[in-house]
Amino acid sequence: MPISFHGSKNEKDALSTYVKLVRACETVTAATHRHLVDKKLTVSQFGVLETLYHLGPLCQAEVAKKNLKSTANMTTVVDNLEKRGLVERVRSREDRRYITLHLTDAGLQLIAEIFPVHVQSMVKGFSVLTADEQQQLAELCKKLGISNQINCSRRSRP
Amino acid sequence: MPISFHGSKNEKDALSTYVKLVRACETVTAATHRHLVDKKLTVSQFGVLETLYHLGPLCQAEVAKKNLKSTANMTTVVDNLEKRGLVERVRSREDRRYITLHLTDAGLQLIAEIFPVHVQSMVKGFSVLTADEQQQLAELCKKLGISNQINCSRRSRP
DNA sequence: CTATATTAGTTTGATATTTAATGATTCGAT
DNA sequence: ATCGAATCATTAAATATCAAACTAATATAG
Repeated sequence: MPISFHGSKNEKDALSTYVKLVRACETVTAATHRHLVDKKLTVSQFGVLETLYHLGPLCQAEVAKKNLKSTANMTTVVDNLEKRGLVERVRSREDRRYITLHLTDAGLQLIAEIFPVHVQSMVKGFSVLTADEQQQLAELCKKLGISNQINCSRRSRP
Repeated sequence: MPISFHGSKNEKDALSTYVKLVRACETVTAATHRHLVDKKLTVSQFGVLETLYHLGPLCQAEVAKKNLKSTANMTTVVDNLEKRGLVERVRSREDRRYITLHLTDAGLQLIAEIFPVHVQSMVKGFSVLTADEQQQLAELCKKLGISNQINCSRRSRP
């Protein structure tokens, strides 16, 4: 049983970069979302509210896509937001398969209140990096994100 | 209700960099762990097996810390690994609070089989970046990760 | 030595998350 | 017009995840 991994430089680079990527992502997420605890919101719930706040009423599948989540998951998260009266489900008239999500007054008030705090948390979270470094990081992440995208074709041809 | 966010450059940079960071992390994780499906392993279960594989028997709290998870969560993940006979819980003699986790023969065989595949997936996942770019990314992520670390003091003074 | 604090692990209760299966609805090709 | 494919949402079953409360064991202060 090896005590630590010994591979080629290539391999060690990839593994160690991945670990740092994940840790950065998790620590930044934790730090920037800590303020949500006061409002009893989860990161996912905040994501839905923010999406509706900035893009207006959308159907669940759209919101799921924007937040990189499954529609099944969206059902659960929206259930919990609806229980608290922060969003409303509205069945579409034109296409009755769709359910359009709307912020309620309470939901709008809440997200309008916390979004500025969220922005400031983000600025603070990234403040260890200069503007140039943030730009570099964004560029590198963009490349990585694109090249690892899921193969979106769902050819069901059995 | 705003249609999109208009803030200072500072604010837009932080928000957009964060989105790219999260997407990169999620797409790379999904791509590099896809091979686990064949073995019916979750990412968390793989994380535990890998930790034990490379560091040898450890107590649950140690494994939890290495994987950035809570001990409560570790209980669940280890339960599932134990059910499948991949790890064993061994109560420590010296300090009976501790439970040391050991890979079983089956667990060792499994992780030894899939770890090389995992490494190759990682190399492939990062292959869009040059060695220099990976180094830059690692450096930036390291800074971010460190500066956003949780304040570890848990002063319980009510 | 005893009272208090700390630590490891579990349990509980809640939310999140995915995959697979299902129901309802719409679309599309013939 | 109709039958089959595709799409949206939900449900079901399983795992993950955390905070908080709890148990058991150890350590430490007085």
